[in-house]
Amino acid sequence: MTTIYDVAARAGVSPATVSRVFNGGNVSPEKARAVRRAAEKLAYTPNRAARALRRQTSDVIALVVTDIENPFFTAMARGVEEVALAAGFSVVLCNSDGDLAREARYFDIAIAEHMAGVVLVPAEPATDVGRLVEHARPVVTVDRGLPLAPVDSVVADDLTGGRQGTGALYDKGFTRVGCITGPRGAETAEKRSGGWREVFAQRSPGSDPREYVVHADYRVNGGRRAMADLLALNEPPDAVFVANNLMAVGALEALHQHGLRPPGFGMAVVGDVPYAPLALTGMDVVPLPARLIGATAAQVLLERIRGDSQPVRTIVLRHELPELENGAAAGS
Amino acid sequence: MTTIYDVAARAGVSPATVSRVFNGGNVSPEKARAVRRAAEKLAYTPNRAARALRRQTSDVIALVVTDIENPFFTAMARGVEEVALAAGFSVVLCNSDGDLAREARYFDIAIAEHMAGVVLVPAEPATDVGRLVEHARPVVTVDRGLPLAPVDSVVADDLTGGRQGTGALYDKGFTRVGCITGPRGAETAEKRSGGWREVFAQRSPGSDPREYVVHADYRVNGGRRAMADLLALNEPPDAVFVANNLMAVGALEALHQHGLRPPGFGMAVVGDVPYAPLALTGMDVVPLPARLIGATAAQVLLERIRGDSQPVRTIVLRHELPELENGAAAGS
DNA sequence: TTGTAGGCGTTATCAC
DNA sequence: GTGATAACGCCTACAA
Repeated sequence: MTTIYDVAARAGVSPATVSRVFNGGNVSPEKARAVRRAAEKLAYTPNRAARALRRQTSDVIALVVTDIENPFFTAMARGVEEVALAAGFSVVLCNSDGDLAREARYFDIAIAEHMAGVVLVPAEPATDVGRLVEHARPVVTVDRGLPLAPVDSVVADDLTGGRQGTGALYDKGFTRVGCITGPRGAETAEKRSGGWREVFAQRSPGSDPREYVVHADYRVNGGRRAMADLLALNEPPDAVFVANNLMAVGALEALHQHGLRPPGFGMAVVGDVPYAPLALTGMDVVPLPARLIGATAAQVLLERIRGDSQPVRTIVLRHELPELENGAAAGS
Repeated sequence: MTTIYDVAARAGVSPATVSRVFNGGNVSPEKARAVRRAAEKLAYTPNRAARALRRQTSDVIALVVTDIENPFFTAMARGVEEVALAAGFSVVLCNSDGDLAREARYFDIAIAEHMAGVVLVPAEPATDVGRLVEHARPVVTVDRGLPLAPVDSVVADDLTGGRQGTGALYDKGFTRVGCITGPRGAETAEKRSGGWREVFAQRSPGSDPREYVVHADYRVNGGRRAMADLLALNEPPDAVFVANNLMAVGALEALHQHGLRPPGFGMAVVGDVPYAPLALTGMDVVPLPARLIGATAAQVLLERIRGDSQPVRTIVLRHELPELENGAAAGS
């Protein structure tokens, strides 16, 4: 391990001078050059553990997601990266897998490694960011909020998304649009199905919404089972609104088994299903601005890291893709 | 920030004793209990920066991939996680995006944060792990090797995969199987197309292989263009072997535009195309054992971290899914 | 502009 | 078994 002392010795200066060269202090050009040359020769890398210990903060931010295999979250990660890297921060991705214990463990790491902040997809509404907050680590949640915690969040306009997706199907002439949504209590699931319910009540007034909505787990298999359930109804729907990308894949499979497929059987889904363009033929997609959500969250986080102390806010992004600049904000 | 001193004071012992409680030293049961209670009450988390500084190592391992949005790599990440978490390590995912500079930056972080080791998908054959090696950080490459570097690697049997995929198409009765492979010089691309070439030469003896293989960039758009090129030949192929999942998606799109699709037009692909089950109808998949590759790499890395100093080795995994235990090893 | 020195929170080496 | 104490490598007053 070559240290600041080695560099100092080789450059004929004091360790303090070396430190100043790397942190922008006042150093004469000649000495600065000598230091840089020495550092180069010795392949010196500042020891971040020491630096973090001393400075009580690092330039790494953590992105904690609930499912690293969900393309929505990886797309979001790209957005976070773009902004963070441009600002000189590095991003590390942590997979909580929706598990509170694993999530908490990553929080501990973030604290103990003095990470600068956390962009978080909460594993559950019960997610506890108290430790993070106590340690003054900025947190921004994405995709869903944490209403009880004093942290910013960036979410999509899920209610409108639900309305749009459902409305599009009715507008195409389908007469009874079912709904496959996420777990009870999950914010995005409630909002998206809420949008569906409004439209359903209006367009299928004779039917009971409770019969035509089924909750699943936001995963492929859940979507398959849910679709099968809908098809087994006495009066099955002729179209379905699906609240996330993975469940849509499962639903397609289930339809397929019954010899059905879009566009004959209507389907609208919230969020892109990447890498499945053909499967999407005939499907309506309410695009989730995944990258934008990530980028916006990173921007907010960076502001907080830099000391911004505005009141906590929730930023709601439209499903249409606006320019990064307009990120419309709604009070919370 | 609550420190070991705070805990010590509250428990009425010395800081050294507190440290011993957390690191398995000899401490009397009563004092140990007192320490634990105090730590609990104070919500004490060991400061990892300090610990890493002192111990010169941490229990975090980095997984550096070239494309965080490629499901193959995220599936691999799951394998790495499973093994690492079970051994008490945490995993952070870093996205090099195939860029040498970004990759190098993450190496620096790994070194400077004293991470225990790195599982790496090399951005290029030119990837330089010298710094990592100098600093005695174990490295295991996955998916592709780094022949010039003294590091272990875990790869799939790509040559066989190429043969299998291609052979399956001929066996189905197709008569001229084209090939869409990855960038020139990329190990997996060369091997997979090498397997194709063998079979092609044998089964389509009249045709020039050079006409029927096209190199692309392992991405969706590249696959689309490549497929279009193949279809534009004077004597276009009636089937295609595609060297990775993303390009297969692009190829499907291109076929679609020409009114073609599997199984009418033959297609075999190396690696699953998750979330696209319907699009796969009629495709042959040579499954890449993504998770297993990750898990095996993590195991090897852990051994190295624990001081194993066996000669460097390359582990080649079959495309069939063997039990984790048999991870067949081939000398390197 | 430059150098000296103290401390960030831990762990490990000593004595006791 | 337990407690001082000296590093680990860096940054930043403070002095010069």
